[in-house]
Amino acid sequence: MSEKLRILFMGTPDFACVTLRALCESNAGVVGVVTQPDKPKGRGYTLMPPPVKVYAEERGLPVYQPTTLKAGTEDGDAFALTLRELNPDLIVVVAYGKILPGYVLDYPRLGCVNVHGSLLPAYRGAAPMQRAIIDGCSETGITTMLMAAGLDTGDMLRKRVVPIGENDNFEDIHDRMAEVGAVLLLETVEGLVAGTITPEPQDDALATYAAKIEREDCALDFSRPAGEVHNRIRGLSPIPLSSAAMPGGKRVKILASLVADDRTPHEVPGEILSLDSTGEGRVEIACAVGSIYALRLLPEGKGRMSAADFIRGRRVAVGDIWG
RNA sequence: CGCGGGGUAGAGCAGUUCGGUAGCUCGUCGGGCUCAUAACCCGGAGGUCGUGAGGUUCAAAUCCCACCCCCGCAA
Repeated sequence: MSEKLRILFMGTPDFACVTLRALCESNAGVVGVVTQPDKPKGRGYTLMPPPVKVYAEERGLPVYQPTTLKAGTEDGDAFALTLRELNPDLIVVVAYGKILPGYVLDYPRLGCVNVHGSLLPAYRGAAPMQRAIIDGCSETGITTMLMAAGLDTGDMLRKRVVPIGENDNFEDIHDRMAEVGAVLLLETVEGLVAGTITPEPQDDALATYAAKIEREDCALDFSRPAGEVHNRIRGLSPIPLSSAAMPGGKRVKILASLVADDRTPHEVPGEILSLDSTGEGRVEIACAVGSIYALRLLPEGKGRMSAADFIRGRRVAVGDIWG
């Protein structure tokens, strides 16, 4: 990579961390890291630093955590000053979590490059990977782009396809995409510096949006075809996980599933059709069309367990109705 | 001091309300039946009931106190 390029990195979760690491290990000139402020997380609301901050500190990089970037605010103006001091040639943004105001977008000589988890212009927005899996796509990918004012509307720089297997879950795709994203970003920066990339505008007419995952997205609806139920389960696993209500009102989350049958119609969606406690076990749940096997579950208030253990604990009987 | 569930045999659980023989579904080991089996039958091993030489009691998994650890929700 180039000699003295000054790069400012902006990102927050593990996904971003992978790219930051690649950048650092390529000896690029990362002059600073901007990430979200520490937030109270988990039981007891312990203040937790974002993964990117943890890594940046290990690396000895200066870390900035403004609460807002908006001009006119205390933090925003302080950041504007910081930006001038750091004087980056390029800003790399990966899952940062805040909108970048115009003065930031316009600052770097080479622009702001974003790593996005979809093949743009499809799945613009917050949860492209989860939505692609939930929609049953057989492939998705990473796009690097030159950031513009709109939501993921910038000109595209590089793209790489990542296949989605029938039973891949969010974690599988997330990890694979994070690696691809890191590699693609490095290539993008290299090309940008060398001037060998021609930015390609997105066709807005083809744009689709991947809305943030909300609570309602996590409720399983067995009155859908088995394939759709399965896609939702894996698209939301292992975080935040989809769930169903059991008789008695308690909920179960389903971590992993398989499509058992995809054509037989069922009168009572959500009915438990069969239980098998041999091996890892499986719980067969009727969908409107077809059925699925739940393989790993998480009862409310308990830990994650195999279907076999779930059955041994007498938590379910054939004929129960989930929903 | 965000809300809540839990710690009992290798696993998942019941038993705690109202103290009184340590139980269930599996796994495991041995034997049997069978052409055969993840099926069935018989038998065995395996538990400091999270910790505290705590408290109450004739007696504590169960009631009281303190502490440790795990998990779900919410963010």
